[in-house]
Amino acid sequence: MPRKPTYDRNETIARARDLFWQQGWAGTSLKDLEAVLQMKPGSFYAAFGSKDALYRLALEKYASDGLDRLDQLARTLGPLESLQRFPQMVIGNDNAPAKACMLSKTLLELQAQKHPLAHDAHLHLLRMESRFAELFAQAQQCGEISGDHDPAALARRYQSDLLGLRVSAERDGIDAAAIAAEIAEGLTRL
Amino acid sequence: MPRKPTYDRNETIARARDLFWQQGWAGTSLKDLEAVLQMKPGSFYAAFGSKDALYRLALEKYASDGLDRLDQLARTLGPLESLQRFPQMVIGNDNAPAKACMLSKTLLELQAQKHPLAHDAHLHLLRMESRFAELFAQAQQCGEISGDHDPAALARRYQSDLLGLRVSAERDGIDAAAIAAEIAEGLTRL
DNA sequence: CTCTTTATTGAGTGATCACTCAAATATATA
DNA sequence: TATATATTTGAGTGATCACTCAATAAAGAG
Repeated sequence: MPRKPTYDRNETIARARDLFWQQGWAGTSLKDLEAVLQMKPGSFYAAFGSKDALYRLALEKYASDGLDRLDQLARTLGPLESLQRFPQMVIGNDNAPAKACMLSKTLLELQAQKHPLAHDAHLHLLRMESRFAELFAQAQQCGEISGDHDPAALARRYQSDLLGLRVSAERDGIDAAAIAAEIAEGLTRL
Repeated sequence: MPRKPTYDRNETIARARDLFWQQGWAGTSLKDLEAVLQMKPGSFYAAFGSKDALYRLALEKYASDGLDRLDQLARTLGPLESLQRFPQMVIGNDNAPAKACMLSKTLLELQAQKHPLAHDAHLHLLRMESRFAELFAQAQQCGEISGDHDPAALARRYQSDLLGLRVSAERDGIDAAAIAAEIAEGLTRL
């Protein structure tokens, strides 16, 4: 009996994610979204409720895609090699709308105004960090790295390095691949 | 013969810097600036010309203050110890309006729209990186670290780590001091 | 004092912001 | 086909955006 939507919700969220990722929260207007999503304001608000709500969905997709890529790596490579390859992979995707991490961009833009989306980003980062810690623990169990360090501390440092790498990669003329290689190389010394 | 301004220009730019640093470019409205700077729109535009122009001045003050703090450190400590202390110092200032670097916040927010201020931030980062490279070169000459690595590469990596540290420090519940200690400790292994 | 020059004031500019809603349109069932 | 239900449309909402400008105030020179 009802009329069906003319758009694919998942694809629409993905396009919104790319736009938000590239332009940020304040940098993306409803006009921008209407153009990219091919939706008029009424449809947009019927489908998503608000700009905030769509951004939250976009963040979730971004974060779960990131976890998926890491897990996919871990399925074919060992834990250590996964952690070594991940930095290169993350800055190597030329189709991505930005080099910097969407979670860190969100955090830096919205943390000062205590916007709920900044907290969302923080939680997604924590989830990612936990996954890193699991891989470090596995690498220790495999004997790939020594058990001298706390996996949680290794993950904290690894994620910090990754965030720095991705900020650096956003700059023109910075050899981010070299930094990524150094991060990977540093893991062999554990 | 002319009337004198009632405000101190340098102090005004410092207050604008703090506001922009905390809230970002789009997150800071002219209303916000009028309140913090105690200036009506007319005075503001007579004094600075535009929001962009004031932001540029704020960026310059931010960057030169950063360089000054590093140089002051280098004057009392050796080059290696300066590089080791700098990360702790940079996240330890509780009076600062934000933990994250204003240059990286500017870059991440405005790079996508090719805003001239993003390029300004990039240049300031390059200047800082050069100073790091000088200190690494000095540390090599002093024999504090080995001459195995290119000072420019060391500086690039060091700055990337610093940027990551400062993004991490912006998050609640992250032990940034521990990361800073690890960065410092890593320099002893060179 | 007067005159000249600059600073300050603050209401007001058009543009854009996120968002609303009544009307029109499309679809599946009865 | 007729009806019920959901989607799409797009002009329009008040609020806020960066910014302007004519009027007013202040301070030194004569």
